[in-house]
Formats: sequence, C-alpha cells, structure tokens
Amino acid sequence: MLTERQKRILWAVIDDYIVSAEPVGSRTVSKKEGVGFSAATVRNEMADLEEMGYLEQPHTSAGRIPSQKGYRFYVDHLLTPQKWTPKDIMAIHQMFSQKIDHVEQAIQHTSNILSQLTNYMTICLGPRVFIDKLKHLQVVPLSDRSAVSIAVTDRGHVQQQRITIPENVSFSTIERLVNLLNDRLKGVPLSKLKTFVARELTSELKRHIDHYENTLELLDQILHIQSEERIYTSGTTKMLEQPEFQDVEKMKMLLDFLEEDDRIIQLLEPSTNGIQVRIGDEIHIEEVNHCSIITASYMIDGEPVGTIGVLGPTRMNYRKVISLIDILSQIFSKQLNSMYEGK
Amino acid sequence: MLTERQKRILWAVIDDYIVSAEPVGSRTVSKKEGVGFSAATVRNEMADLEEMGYLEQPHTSAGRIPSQKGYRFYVDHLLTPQKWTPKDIMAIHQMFSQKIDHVEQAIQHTSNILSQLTNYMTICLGPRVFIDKLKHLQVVPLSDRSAVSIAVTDRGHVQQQRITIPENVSFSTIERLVNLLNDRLKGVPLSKLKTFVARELTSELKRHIDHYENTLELLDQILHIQSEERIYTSGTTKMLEQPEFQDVEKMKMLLDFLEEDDRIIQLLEPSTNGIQVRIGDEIHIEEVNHCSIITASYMIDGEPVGTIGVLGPTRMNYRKVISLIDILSQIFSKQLNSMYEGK
DNA sequence: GTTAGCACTCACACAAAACGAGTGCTAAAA
DNA sequence: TTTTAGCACTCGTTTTGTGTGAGTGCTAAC
Repeated sequence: MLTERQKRILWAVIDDYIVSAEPVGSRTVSKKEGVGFSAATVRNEMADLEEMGYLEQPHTSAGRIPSQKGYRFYVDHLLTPQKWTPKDIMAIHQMFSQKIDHVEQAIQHTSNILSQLTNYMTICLGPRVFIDKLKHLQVVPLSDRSAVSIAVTDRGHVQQQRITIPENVSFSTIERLVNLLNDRLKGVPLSKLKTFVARELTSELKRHIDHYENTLELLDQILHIQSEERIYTSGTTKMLEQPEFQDVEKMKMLLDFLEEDDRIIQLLEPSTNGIQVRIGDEIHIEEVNHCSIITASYMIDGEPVGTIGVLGPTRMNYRKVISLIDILSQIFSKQLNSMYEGK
Repeated sequence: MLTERQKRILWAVIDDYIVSAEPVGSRTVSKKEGVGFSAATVRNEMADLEEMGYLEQPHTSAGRIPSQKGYRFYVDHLLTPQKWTPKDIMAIHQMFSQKIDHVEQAIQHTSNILSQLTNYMTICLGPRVFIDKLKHLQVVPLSDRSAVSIAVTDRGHVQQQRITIPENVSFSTIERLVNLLNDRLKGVPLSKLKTFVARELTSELKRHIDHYENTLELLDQILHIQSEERIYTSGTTKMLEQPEFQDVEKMKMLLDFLEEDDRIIQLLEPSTNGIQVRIGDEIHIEEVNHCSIITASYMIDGEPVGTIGVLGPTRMNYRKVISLIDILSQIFSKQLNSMYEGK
C-alpha cells in the first residue's frame, strides 16, 4: 500500500505530466502545491514508486513518467471529481440548444461538442436498432422483379433493403404476406423476427398463403435486416496535436485502425452501464496501446442503446474527460428521449 | 512551343520524379531510355525548360522538379494511355464479383478497390437522390404526436424523416393526405415536390382535406426531404505513405479538410461528364494545394448521378490513375444499373 | 527521518567539417 | 553551329565533436 506522501507525489507527477508531456523531475514535484518536502526526499520516494511499478524512467538522467499502473491507481484512488459552476453547466446546455430533427444529426453534434470541449478525439456508436421493436413493415415494388423492403421500428428507425422477387410470386401474394406479417409481428424485436416467424408463424403462413414454398426466399429477404451500427467520429486531427502522435508511423497505425468499422464497434461495444475507463493495454487492441479510452452509454427509456467515447493518449486529462462525458451522455440521453417522446 | 527533345526531357523528368519524389538531375535524365543526349545537353535544355516555367529548382545545387505547368503539359500532351492486358481486366472484374445487395455497400467497395489499386486516397459521392422520382410516400405514426415519414424513389432509395404531428390533425386526416399525395405525386422528382404541390395541388388539397390550413405544417414536414449526399472515403492512410505528407502539419490540414463534408462535396460536385484532372491550384482549395484530384462520374440510365475521385500528391501516377478510374467507373456504372434493373 | 551537497549520467542542441549530387560555364570535338 | 567533356563552384545533408543542463543516486550532516 502507498503512504500518504507517496500518493501525493504520484499525484503530483501525473498532474504535471498530463499537461507537460515531459518527464517530471524531483525539483518540479517538490515545488508543487501540496507537496512540502525537499527534492531529495521526493527523489527517494520516487525511486520507491518506480520499484513498485507506478513510475518509469525513460533513461537514467531523466525525470519520471507515470506507468500504466500509475495511471490506473490515479484514476481509481486519486481522482477528485471535477466541480462545475452553474455557469459552466449553462454554457454546455447552450451548445445543445441548436434545433435538430435527425437522430443521426444529434449524435454527430454531441460527438463534435465532446471533441471540442475535451480536445481529444471522440468516437460514438449509433443506437442499436436491433433491440427496437417492429412497428410497420412495407414492401414497395420497383419493377417486375425488384422491390424495396422497409421496416419501421417503434423508435422510428427505418431499415431498408433491396430485394428480388422470385419469379412465380405475384404482387397480390406479396401484399397478403406483408399484411399478415404486419399483423402478427408488431412489437417483436428486430433481432428476433426470424426465429419468431420460424417458431410461431410457419403453420399459419402455410394456411393463408398459396404456394407458400415459393415465398420462402422472399420472406427470408424481407426479414433479413442488417444491424448496421453507424460510427460517428470527431476531431481525428486532435490526435495530431498530441506530442505522442507527432510520429507519422503511429498516426498511420491509428488511422488504419479507424478505417476498420467492425474493430471500432468491438472497441466501443463492451461498455457496460456507467462510465468506463480503459488505459493502454487494458483495451486489448495493439494499435491503441498507447491510448486510453473513456466510454459511457446513452440511454433510451432507461436502456443503454449506444456508446459515446473519448480516445486520447494515456496521458490524457482523465478528470476533465470523465466529468464531461458524464454530463454530455446525460444531456444527450435526455435529448434523445424527448425526440422519441413516449414512443 | 516545345521542341521534340524538350518534350522528351520533360517527360523523363516527370516520369522519374513520379516514382522517386526526389529532384531529378541531368545525369539521371541522360541515362534514361529514350533520351540519347549527354548530361550537358540535358542541362542546357533543362535550364530552358525552367525559364519557360515547366520545371523548378528547389535550390541551386539540386536537380529539377516539375512545376504545376509541367504536370499540366504532361497530362495534356505527353501521356500515353495505359494498355491493359485481358488478364488485367479479368483480375479487375474479379474484384467486383463479390455479392452485394446494398447500393451503399457497392460504392464503398468500389472506393476500396480503387484505393487499393492506385495506392492513393479515394473519395466518392453517393448517388444524387434528388433527381430520383417519387414512387411511394408513407407516414408511420409512432405516438400521438410523432411519426416517421418515408419516401421511396423509383430507383429504390429510401429517404426518411421524423415529424411531429400538429395538435389538431387526426390520423385519418393524415391518411387521407398521404393517399392523395401518393396518387398525385408519383413520378415527380424529389427536388420538385414542394414547388409541384404549391403550384398544382393547393386547390385540390383544399377541397379534399378538412381544416387544410392545419395540415400545412405537416405537409411541409413530409415534403422536406434532405438531399443528404453521402461521402465515402478509402485509404486515407495512403496519404501518410507519400513523402510529401510526412510533415504532420500538412497531414493535419488535410484531415481537417476531410472532416468538412460540405467542402468535400464542393470538391467533387463540379465533375462534368468524362474524366477530369485537376492539378494543384486548379482545385481552388487551399488545403489541397499540393494535391491533384482525378474524378469521373458514374451513370444510371446514362445519366451522371455520382462521382468517384482519387486524391493524391501532384506527383501522382496520372497514367495509371486515369485509366483505372476510367475502367472502374464503367464497371461500377454497369453494376449499379444491373442493381436497378429496368427500375 | 529529512535535507543539503556533490559527483556523475545522458539526451539534446549546436557548430564545424566532410561529403557529394548537381549545376553553370568554357573550351574542345563533331 | 551543335554537342559534349571537363572543371570549379554551390549548397543541402550527414557526420563528428563538444558543451550544456536537467536530473539522478549517494553520502554526510542536521
């Protein structure tokens, strides 16, 4: 366990390193507010902290920088929540006052604000449509053989796909099929449509639809709804302002990673309820080894449906980002709920 | 006018600089295939070419690099079209064989292929939905006061927006309104919906809809369809591989620019029919002053509806890119048309 | 236990020197 | 008259050497 003095010194090192990005020496620490010991004492303690793995030394004659373990301890035990004045809160709310009539717009806008306020890059995940429930199904024919199938959910999301009509299926059959589906599938979550039909509706469909076997392929197409979670990013270039990304190689790695949508989803998905802080290795993705990511879920009807996250160097301003992401995710949730107003 | 020898030397300089990115000296040129003159002769000619503005010299004791004027002359007069073997063509077609059932997917896929083959960044503009004609209109109520309005076009694009229902408008009125609109607006281009209604339908609507004035706001919302041209990019990191973007400042500028969607649209929009090559300043956008962009339109029913483009340093391989973008835009157009098969 | 003092380490900044690719000019060769 | 070989010169780049200073660990005194 760390002594009170060690904690204070660790705190001082991190607090300084976060803004300077330079190894912190004993003299600097000793002069810091809240540290009343001489440089020599600090040196001794820092040597101990290094031995315990909380600090690192780039080379013998340099100051110390926090290790990943150091950051973790800092976040878990040394962080005091950021205090906001009512004026700050007002200012933030002000930024959300813009009129918005698209959910997509709202997410992008929130992402922009977050990136602007933190000066780090933000990545957001659009709402999971798959847990929404079916409200309305429609097939619009375009030609003899092609049509568009549209599914509207209870939260107003619209999922569409282009389908081809099997040769021996008539328009009237399609209409009857869609009507039946609309009647029976209302309220079923998109994710369960297929299994629901297979389990509960097969016999009924067989009874009501002529040549049921011919429509099977069509049915499959109609119910084949992709999840398609959209990714929203902001402030990619903020990364380039960080000294740790002056190296072109590192930046390339990061950008390459950011082009792979599925891996970004993987990065943001695991976010449980509340705010999550993952530091360096803890992210388990090599490309962002030297980054930290702070994520929060946003809610609709009290249910987490999407994620907003801030990506920055491990040397990021945890205090500021954590409190900002907390406030913003709440404001955004409220905004969303008012858009969905009682379904 | 340039002599034959000068042309050959200019060609040699550019041809070399395109791969080396280093100033080209007289000795290098003289040893090049197709150039039979001594280094001294080449030196004299290069001095002339510089005076005429086709070449530049970074500093006295360095070789020459092409100027923008030089590139322009190269593209306009010295470029021989790339010859593809049937095998190459086959290989390219092979890349398109993947099954695709979303237009968006198809564009992204084409963009990826283009970026992969050229090793430059690609930017594509999704199809302009605004010229599509209305096929079907639908309003799905979500709650007492909110609904989703959906417009399906003849090419199968689905545009949606969330709308709020004015207090004194009933569901049945909405239904009647939508039915009427569906009946009268079929075949009208999205871009002209509003003016068409204002001009041709006002009196009829007044006649058929009770409390017509109350529905005005609703009508406006239903017909308020955003154009929303989507942008697809690939291989942003290919830029980082170019020596001219090793400078972090330059890369930051470019990335900042790429986050501004409207400016990208402006960058790609003007593409007239056929292939367009814009070099450096000719783009008229400061952030891409040191880049060239090659664009082509893709077609649906013989009508240009979107753009695919390659962005690279001015020192890009024009020959390769021009011919690739030519082939790919054609293949992609065909693929799209088969997806839209006869509407 | 804490602190002042001191010798030692090592990255970094800077200047001087060596290098070399490429030029322009001149004079000889074709 | 045109082309080419030769040569002195230029100037950015690389290499080498040296000084500087921030920071350390250790020791001895407080």
